[in-house]
Parts: sequence; structure tokens; C-alpha cells
Amino acid sequence: MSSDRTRSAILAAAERLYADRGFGDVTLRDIVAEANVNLAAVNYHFGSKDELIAELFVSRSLATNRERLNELKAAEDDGGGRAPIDAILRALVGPTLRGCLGPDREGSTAARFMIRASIESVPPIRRIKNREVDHLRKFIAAMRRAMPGRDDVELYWGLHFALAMSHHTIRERERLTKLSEGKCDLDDVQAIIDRVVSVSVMALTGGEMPAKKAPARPAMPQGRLTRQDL
Amino acid sequence: MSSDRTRSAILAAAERLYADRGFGDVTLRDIVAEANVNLAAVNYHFGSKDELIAELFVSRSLATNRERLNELKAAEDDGGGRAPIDAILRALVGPTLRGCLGPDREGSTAARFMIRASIESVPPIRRIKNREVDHLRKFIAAMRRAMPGRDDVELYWGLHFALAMSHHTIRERERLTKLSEGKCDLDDVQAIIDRVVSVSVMALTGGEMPAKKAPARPAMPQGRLTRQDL
DNA sequence: TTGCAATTCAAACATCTGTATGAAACTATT
DNA sequence: AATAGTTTCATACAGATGTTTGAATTGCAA
Repeated sequence: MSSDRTRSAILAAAERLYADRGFGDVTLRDIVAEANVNLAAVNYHFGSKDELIAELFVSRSLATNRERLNELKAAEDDGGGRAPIDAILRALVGPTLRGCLGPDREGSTAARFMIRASIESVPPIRRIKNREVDHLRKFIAAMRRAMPGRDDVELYWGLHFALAMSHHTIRERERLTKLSEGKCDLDDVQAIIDRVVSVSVMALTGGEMPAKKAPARPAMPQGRLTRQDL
Repeated sequence: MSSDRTRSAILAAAERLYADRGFGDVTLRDIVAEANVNLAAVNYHFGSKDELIAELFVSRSLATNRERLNELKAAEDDGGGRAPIDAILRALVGPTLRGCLGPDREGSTAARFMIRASIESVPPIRRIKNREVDHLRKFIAAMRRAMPGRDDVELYWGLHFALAMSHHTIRERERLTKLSEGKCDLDDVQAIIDRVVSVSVMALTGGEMPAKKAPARPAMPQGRLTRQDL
């Protein structure tokens, strides 16, 4: 049973190195050196390098998904089984954004690892991500309950855009900081969550979406768009 | 000067293979086999593998950027130097979406290559992407002219979200199709552009954005949000 | 203690990879 | 035709990588 020691030393070292230097240039030899274990231990305990990466990613993903579903359930319980749309979206993007952004991000190896996983996308991780659809369906179901009238297609797009803004903010964190010369505060996670949720809700409730074919360069976006400014 | 023949054969073969199988498992030997040239030709003509990839990516990026700026200029000329915000965003996301989505996408090696580049993100490409900021600044400037009152921060976030939705739609095309069981039509590019632009405009004009600290689980998104349904 | 299974270890394996070399083939200018 | 410059080619190089092996060690039960 002392094998657990080696196993978790490998997991910890791998996560740390992948988080810091990316999947591209971290070798098994780097990992075992960091973990102070023998090279063969990785294959003995995990079978292969890919399975090690997969195990790392799966466990972190499950944690995030659990968090999401907990928040979703809490929101639904609050509303007697029917959570408001913004709470649902908050449960969807909150855990990821809170985990990967913020000032204490440097300290969290797990978060930095997940950012890497989101940026680099190696084969074993890609395979796992493809199974995430079932998890997302639960949010679609909740959204359906929150907006009974809406066409499903609109819900899919809304959820898709919410994830888009959330993930892209994590992925392109540095670029947004550089582009805005630091004026976009990437450390105020709560404000970012609010922003993403708010835009997503607008996407879901705002417009009757696309007129089948828009003119080449229409004057303004179509649909029932309410603009207070400008 | 018959060297151009070899050079472009390598470029074409590399783009095709990278597009089909990704950067991860395409070797120089695969490329020269596909191109029917000698192995040493790559280093002779490009210096290194990374420089080959870089050249491929740079030329495709420049093409996209040119297209974007052309559309932007056309829109600004239409409005006498001041394009409406939706036209600006359309110029930003249109070229990429049109290039990477749509039914004829299978035929376009260039498009498939750019999708790969967006998904896998190898070092030489990452380096280049970091220099894209200057290009984006031109769009920020145009947006500033279109919405003189707005705080710059809002513009940055608006542009950021527009790119987020656009790129994420390209990246996660398959997943959205699977999640929606085909109900989201990823082939109607025009409708997608309209959708992305419309949501981006809402993000830019919709709400006075974030109240500094939202309660843990607020009832509804803050700011001046107008909801017609539910 | 003995025996047995689980674990660790050093070393080797088997490729695969990008790159370099130096000779050969080609091209164009004189 | 001769030469100089460019391009192609076969081959070798050097190193890295994930994986395997078989012996040594450890831990625990009988």
C-alpha cells in the first residue's frame, strides 16, 4: 500500500510541471525527477503517459462538474425546482472562472493545470472533453425549465456563448490585459462572472435572433433589441 | 528559380497534412513524402520546421487581417469615416467565420488549417498570435469612433467577447452540433455572424455592466437589462 | 522465518525526430 | 563548353522519448 505515496507524488509533480511549462515540453523524465521516483514507476502505476494525463484531467474535471451541479442544485432548490436563468448560467461559468482567474491563481496548481489543458489540448484530454456533452445537457434541461417558451436552439446558443466567453477569457487572459493596457481587471473575478452572465442572459432573452438572411451590411442588428444608449 | 516549385509543394503538403491530422503527429518526413521532395529540402528552404509552420500561419493570418481591414474601411467609407458598431464587429468576425465555417469548409485546406491552428496552438504559432494586438487596436479605435461616450474598458470587453464567440464557435463546432443534436445549423454562416454580432452589440450597448460586488446568488443580473420574456 | 506478491530500480530498447553534411545534378551566365 | 551558383539527394547524426525488462527490494501474511 505504500504505492499510494509514489502514485500521488507522480500526480502532484506532473500537475505542477504541466501547469508551469505546458504539455509540450515536459517529459516523463522531468516528472519522475520532480517526484523523486523511478522512471518506470509511471508506466507501472498508470500504464502510459497518456493515461497519467487523462487521470489528472478527469479528476480535475469531475471536481469542477461537481461544483457546477452543486451550485445548480442550490439555485433550483431556492426557486422550488426552477432556478432563474442567470443563476443557472452563474453555476455554469462560475466554478471555472473562479478556479482559473483571480489574484491567488498563481498559488493554485490545479487551476493553472486546467488553464494549460484549455490552451494546449493534447489528444488524451481532447478525448475526454468530447464526453462532456452529457454534463452540459443537464444545464440545458435547467434552462428549459427556466425559459419554457424558448426554442431549444436558442438555449444551445446561449449556453455555447456563455462557455465561449468564459473559456476565451481564461485562454486569452494575457492578451486582453495587453490589449487593454491593464484597464480590464482580470483579478476581479466576481465582476467578470457578472459580466459573462449578464451578456449571456441578454443573448438568451434579447433578440428574436437571426432574420434568415441579413443584407450584406445592415444598418443595425436585427430582432427585438432594446438599446438605451447611443 | 525552379526552387519555387519545391517550396510551394512543401507549403501545400504541409498545410494539407496539418489540416487533416493536426500538428501533433505530422513529421517532416510525412510532409516531404506528401510533397514528393527530399527531406533536406525543408531545412534548405525554410530553415527549420518551426519556421515552416510560422510562414504557413503568417501568410494565412495576413490574408484574414487584410480582409478584416478591407471590410472595416468599406464600412467606414460608407458612413463618412464613422462606421456603425455592428458593421465594425461584422468586419472583425466575418472573415474568420466565413473562412472556417460553412458547408464548403471541407474543400478549403486553408480554413481547416486555421481551425487546427486555433485548436492546437503550437509554440511557433503562439508566438505570432501575441503580435496580433496591434491589429486589434485598429478595431478598438473604430469602435471608439462609433461609440464616443463609452468607456474604453467596455470596448475592450465587447471586442473580446466578439472574438470569444467567434473563435469558440469554430473550435467547438463539433461539440455544439452534438450537444444540439444537429439543431444548431453550423452551415448557415451568415446567421451565425448575425448572431455573434447581435450579441456583441448587446454586450456593448446593453447594460451599465457590473455592480462592483454582486451578492452570492443574486436574483437577476444587475444593470439596466430589459427582458421581454419570462 | 519463510514465502509470496507488490513495488522499485537501473539499464537497455526501439523508435522517432529535426537537422546537418557533402557529394551529385541542375541552371544559367560567360 | 566551362564555370559558378543554386538546388536536390541519400545518408548519417545526435539526441530525445515512451516503454519494457528482469533483477533487487520491500512489506506483509502464514
